[in-house]
Amino acid sequence: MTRFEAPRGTHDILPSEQPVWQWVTGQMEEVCALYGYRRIDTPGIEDTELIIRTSGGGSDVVQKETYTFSDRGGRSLTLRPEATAPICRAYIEHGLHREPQPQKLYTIGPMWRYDRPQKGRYREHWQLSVEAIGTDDPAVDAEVIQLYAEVLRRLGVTSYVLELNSIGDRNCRPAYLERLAAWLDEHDAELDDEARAKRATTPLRVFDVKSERVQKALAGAPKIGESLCYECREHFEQVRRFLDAYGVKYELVPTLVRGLDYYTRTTFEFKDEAIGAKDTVCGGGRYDGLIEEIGGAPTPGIGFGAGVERLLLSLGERDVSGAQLDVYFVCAETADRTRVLPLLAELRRRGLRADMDYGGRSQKGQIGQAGRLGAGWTVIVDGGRATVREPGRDDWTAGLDELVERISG
RNA sequence: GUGGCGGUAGCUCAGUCGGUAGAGCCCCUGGUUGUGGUCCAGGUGGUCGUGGGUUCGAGUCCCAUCCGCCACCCCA
Repeated sequence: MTRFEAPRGTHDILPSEQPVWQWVTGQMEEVCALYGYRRIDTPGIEDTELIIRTSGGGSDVVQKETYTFSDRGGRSLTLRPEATAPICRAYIEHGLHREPQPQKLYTIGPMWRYDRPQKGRYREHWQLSVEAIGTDDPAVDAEVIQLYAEVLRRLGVTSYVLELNSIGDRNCRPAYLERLAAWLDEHDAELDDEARAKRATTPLRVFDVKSERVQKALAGAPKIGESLCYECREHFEQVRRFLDAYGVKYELVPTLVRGLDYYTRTTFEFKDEAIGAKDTVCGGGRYDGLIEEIGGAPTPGIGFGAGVERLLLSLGERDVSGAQLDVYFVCAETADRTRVLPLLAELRRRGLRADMDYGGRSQKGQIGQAGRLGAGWTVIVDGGRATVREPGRDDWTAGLDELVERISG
């Protein structure tokens, strides 16, 4: 019989990992709440068409990374690769545009992408997704970015850089893409195969090629930043002014382009090089055409996805585990457990974490177990009385009937 | 999807030239000890990732496959 393993690229979150996990997601939730973002949870599966329409049929995500299948009713469904499109779908479906705008929403949950796994890249991973829908106020761009910087600050992560760019909108980007295409035609001889391949699929990404020779040539190419329309340029300047006001440090990266088609104007990534090649801990941007694209009224929005596993890598080893137990009962072989069980229940009722041995251990073994669990009180029961040990204090004894009061009172 | 490296106990690893499997930690038991710490002794636990091949004999050599890691592509 072959042993079963978690499917490739997926992982269990073990009890020993839960304290850090809960600390991290708890901080995320707390910050979101403080900033006025409300939690929304959407299904893991979505209509395949929604994902294609929003991420873009030509994007890598849709081309090779989706888990897509037909259900028994013949519907084509896709495991969500990200949460922005599902949240926008819910925004439209449930008429959230009739509630006060902007709608500030967040979710935390698993996402799926059929990628080749490596450190920091999983087929199932958890993301915090934060979305502000219904305004294009640049102050919200700054808020969303500063929100994540605040999460990092709380968790003590300082080894990151924030990259920032604006990639224009439907008014100025098409014109820019034409100018870029014309320039690339003119300078085709100076490009290499990699650059030509990118040019064909994602023209904005030609600036990512590694060849120094090509990079040198590209220095003369038109950049999106110089081609922004007045409104986009103005918007971007405001975003930067507000970030400065928040005291958020960033680097302008004119070639920062994101992988999904729906992005407009502001794009940004938080990166931590120390965690490996997969160094983007958080990535996002504005998506002013997305809601309209999937059947809603023209509605602007901005948001980001932040990977929980990558953030954990960035955190490194950190011990946030405390004692998991308050009271542990050690029963001598002669002890009557029918007298102990009600005490356990009463202590638990009073909010104390109480437990006893179920492993058939010897008395010595049970005392050892109490130590391993970090019990604050170790109650050694023998007959109608008990000896109680507390670290750093002298032992004391009590009758079983007064025990609960002595401990919880 | 492409290329490279690796998989031996729950964990970290050793295993020589191919000769029938080891250590430490963890866990369990007993002893020592004026607290649950220390120390001592013993014990549980492995189809050597899986399947095939070569061989008298494979953890070791060969092939395939699965999983992990690294880089690419791309991304959180």
